Amino acid sequence: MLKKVESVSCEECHSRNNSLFKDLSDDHLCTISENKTCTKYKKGQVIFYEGTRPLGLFCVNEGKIKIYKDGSQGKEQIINFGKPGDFLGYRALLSEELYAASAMALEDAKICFVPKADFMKVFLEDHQFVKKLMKSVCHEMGILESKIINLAQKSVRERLATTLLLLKETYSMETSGSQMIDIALSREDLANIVGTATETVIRLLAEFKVEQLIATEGKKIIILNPKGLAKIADFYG
Amino acid sequence: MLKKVESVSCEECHSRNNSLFKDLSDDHLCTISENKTCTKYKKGQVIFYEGTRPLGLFCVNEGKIKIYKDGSQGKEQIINFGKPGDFLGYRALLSEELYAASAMALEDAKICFVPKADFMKVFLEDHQFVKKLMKSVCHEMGILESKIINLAQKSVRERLATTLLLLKETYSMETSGSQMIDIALSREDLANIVGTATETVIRLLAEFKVEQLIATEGKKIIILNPKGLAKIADFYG
DNA sequence: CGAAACCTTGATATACTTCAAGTTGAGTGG
DNA sequence: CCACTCAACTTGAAGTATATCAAGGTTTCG
Repeated sequence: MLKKVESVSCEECHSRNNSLFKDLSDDHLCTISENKTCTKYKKGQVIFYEGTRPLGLFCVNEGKIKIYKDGSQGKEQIINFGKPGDFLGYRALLSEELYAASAMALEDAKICFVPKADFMKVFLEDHQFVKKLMKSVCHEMGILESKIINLAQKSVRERLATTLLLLKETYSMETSGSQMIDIALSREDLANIVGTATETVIRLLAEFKVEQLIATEGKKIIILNPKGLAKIADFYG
Repeated sequence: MLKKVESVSCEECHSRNNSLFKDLSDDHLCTISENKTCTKYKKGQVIFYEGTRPLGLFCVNEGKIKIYKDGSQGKEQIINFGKPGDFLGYRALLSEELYAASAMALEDAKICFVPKADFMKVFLEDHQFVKKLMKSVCHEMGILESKIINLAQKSVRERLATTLLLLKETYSMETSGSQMIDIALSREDLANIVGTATETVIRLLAEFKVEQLIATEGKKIIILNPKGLAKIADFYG
């Protein structure tokens, strides 16, 4: 099922500049590079499952990933996205717990796997790396806290607007002036980010279209009026 | 306004066993202990404000603290609670950002303040401490993720039940067999945890009373039937 | 080309919010 | 210590955003 591919070396990895491995010493980089494996995932393939034990760190080389949890009624909740350069699954690795979420490729992806031992070696020896990692983790926590406020206090309409803007930030692609959200999300996925029903997402998107805030091309969404959306989203206004 | 008190030394601090400072070397403990200050806060006093710069770490010696953010319409959202032994504000300190939330004493409290420099000294020198801290932070992140699912997928009724059970875990007090939630929370506070209107909390609590799940004594809530509440909360069922 | 998954629209139901008014309780100053 | 005041709590009634159920249309993919 999984297709191992010839490892891209970390030294040559173009995604490394966006990654926490950016400023690693040659020595440590070599440790990682020599011991990691590199795997191709097809769209829809799961990279790791909630409830299983983490054996190492995943590092996205190519592709777009969703991180999600299964809620009580079998309805999934999308918590986060991964893009090239991002670490996946480090949280469970460092808290020494089971994965609290699953990760799935939203499109064909290439992902490197660094065994726990090698990652921990760097963790123990490179103090700058730990500091950066800690900084990043704490920053992530702040983002999660904002998500909590959004969910607790905003209407679905507001949350959908917020989500569209956030997706634009992460996955935007210039299209003759306006910004297309370049990610293969089903309406159901969108609903699972916002925390609502699929039908509601569809209805609200239709409203946004009438209001000239967005346009759609098939499943792809184009942001026409970000300021208008921001007003609806009520960004900390 | 703030009342500095003679510092409790960390060496003698009874809350330290619940804290991340538990296994610090004598040397480092001494550094912290000598440089920290200790302050008394009255009920309702703010310990730090959202949007300000963190200058050090707060460590709760006595009392109960709420951590909250102000949402867009002036409605606050309670994100977390602090109890003796807990660190406050380390997230912003480590991510080198402004405080993303405020902290307020829910009852009279005694809180120590460790200047950033001394905390960072320990952070840089004690590898075991960093590992424990990282573990703790990553664990906290998992909790936040669960909160996101709860907010996104559960009804207010389910969330209230969940919240009551979580509060029981954190602040329970045995009262002739049943468990009282021993914390001075207004109905509005409760609403600001659950993410709903005050009136809704009141109505749902009334329902829970009829269903013999809880009892109230003034503002205090007594959990009569935790299993019944868990069934409503639908803990990952 | 056919089946399955996904998208869309409509009708109905309801959990929750909001507004309004009355009651209780807690804290303060005389 | 009592009375006064303001905040917190409570109940009711009306409105609404969103969920749910149902059915038809469209894309995707083997």
